[in-house]
Amino acid sequence: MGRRSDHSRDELLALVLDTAEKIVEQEGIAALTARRVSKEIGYSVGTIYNLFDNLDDLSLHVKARTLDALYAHIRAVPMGQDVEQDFLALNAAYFDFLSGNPNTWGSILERVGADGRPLPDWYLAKVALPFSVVAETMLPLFGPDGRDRADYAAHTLWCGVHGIAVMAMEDSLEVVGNHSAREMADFLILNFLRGLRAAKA
Amino acid sequence: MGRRSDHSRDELLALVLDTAEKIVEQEGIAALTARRVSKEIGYSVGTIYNLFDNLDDLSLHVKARTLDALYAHIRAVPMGQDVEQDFLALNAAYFDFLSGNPNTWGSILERVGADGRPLPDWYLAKVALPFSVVAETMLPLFGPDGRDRADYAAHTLWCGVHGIAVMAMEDSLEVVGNHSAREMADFLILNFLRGLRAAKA
DNA sequence: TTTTTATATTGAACAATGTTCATTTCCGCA
DNA sequence: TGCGGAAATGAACATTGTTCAATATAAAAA
Repeated sequence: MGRRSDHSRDELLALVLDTAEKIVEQEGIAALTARRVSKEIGYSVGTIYNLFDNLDDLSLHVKARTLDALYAHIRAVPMGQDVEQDFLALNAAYFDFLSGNPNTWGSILERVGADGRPLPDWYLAKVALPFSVVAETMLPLFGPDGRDRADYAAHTLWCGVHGIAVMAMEDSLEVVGNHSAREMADFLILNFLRGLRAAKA
Repeated sequence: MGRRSDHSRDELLALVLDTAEKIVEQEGIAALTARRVSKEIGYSVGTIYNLFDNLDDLSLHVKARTLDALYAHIRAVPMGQDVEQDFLALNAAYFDFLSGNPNTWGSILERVGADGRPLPDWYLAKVALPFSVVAETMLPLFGPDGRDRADYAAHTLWCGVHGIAVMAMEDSLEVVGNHSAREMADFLILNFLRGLRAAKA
């Protein structure tokens, strides 16, 4: 078969991404293969490679969608309470998103693929966005001239929450045990912030 | 070729594990293939499968060795100062180990392989050991009747440190930026502990 | 010492993967 | 109507994990 007009290039791109996302969400990133996607959309393997450089590229675009969704999700959280309340709300939204998208989000937390090649800038920018929300939330604790220190504290804290999330996903490790990861993250947040406040006083 | 007497079964096991560990440390977990190991030790592929169930099983045993080494490393840290000092010492030892074994340790932090099959108990036990040291260190802050709460705090904190370590390993994400991950973890530890102390007072 | 038994070792074989690219087919345009 | 360029194909190649019948040899028996 040769050239078709079933879908425009953009439609095809969306079709592939939708399908890939569905596969990852339902069966995990390991189930994402070029042949599988091509079969599901009714095109041949080669078509996937007309649209993406390689499988890593495709999975990176799937991850990018998930990052977009996460950003939208935490952007929708009402803010403006005191710092503690804001962070707890952020955390709730984060774990809410995580439990709703365990496989797609899990594929991001894994540091896999890319064979050591650096991640492209457009992707790094998407990773940075959710962090920026956290940094914003931290700002009141340091005042407008404390941007750098607020940034640092925000990064530290959110890497910490991230660590709990990772552990929770590999429930097999039983590190989190029967505790709720969400509560654990709350506990980390509250004590970290209290520590920061105590340091100022 | 048939039966040989070059190595006993145990010698062969050690030979395979040594070789596999070397490969993972030098080139990362992705470079660990059955054929590669068999070639390096001068046996055929089949021999690997005489010794291990499959590749996952082999890599699990390599990871187990790394966990043993980490446990020994942090066990050697002198303890008994105040809680803050002890934790900072633990943290220093942890990041020291991490920077000395980035690939082997990184392969543990990744949650990969095992296709969703649960990890075997003997492996989970090895994962729990380093955590137990952390829990021990936390105990003085809660007193002898506060074991459970100390455990919980220790798990929370160390998952947090773990998150920073993961982020630091994927330096490509630039989340940690030019900050030292070690310092970041120190910062998290100190403020978390200060928060705990402030909550008691 | 010779024969037999048991088993450690082999490597060909199979299925599945990512990736390439010459070939084919068809859309759009003159 | 015919033509040029591009989209779509799928066979082909290299590599992977994994299996298992065949085989060579050490150990035991005769």
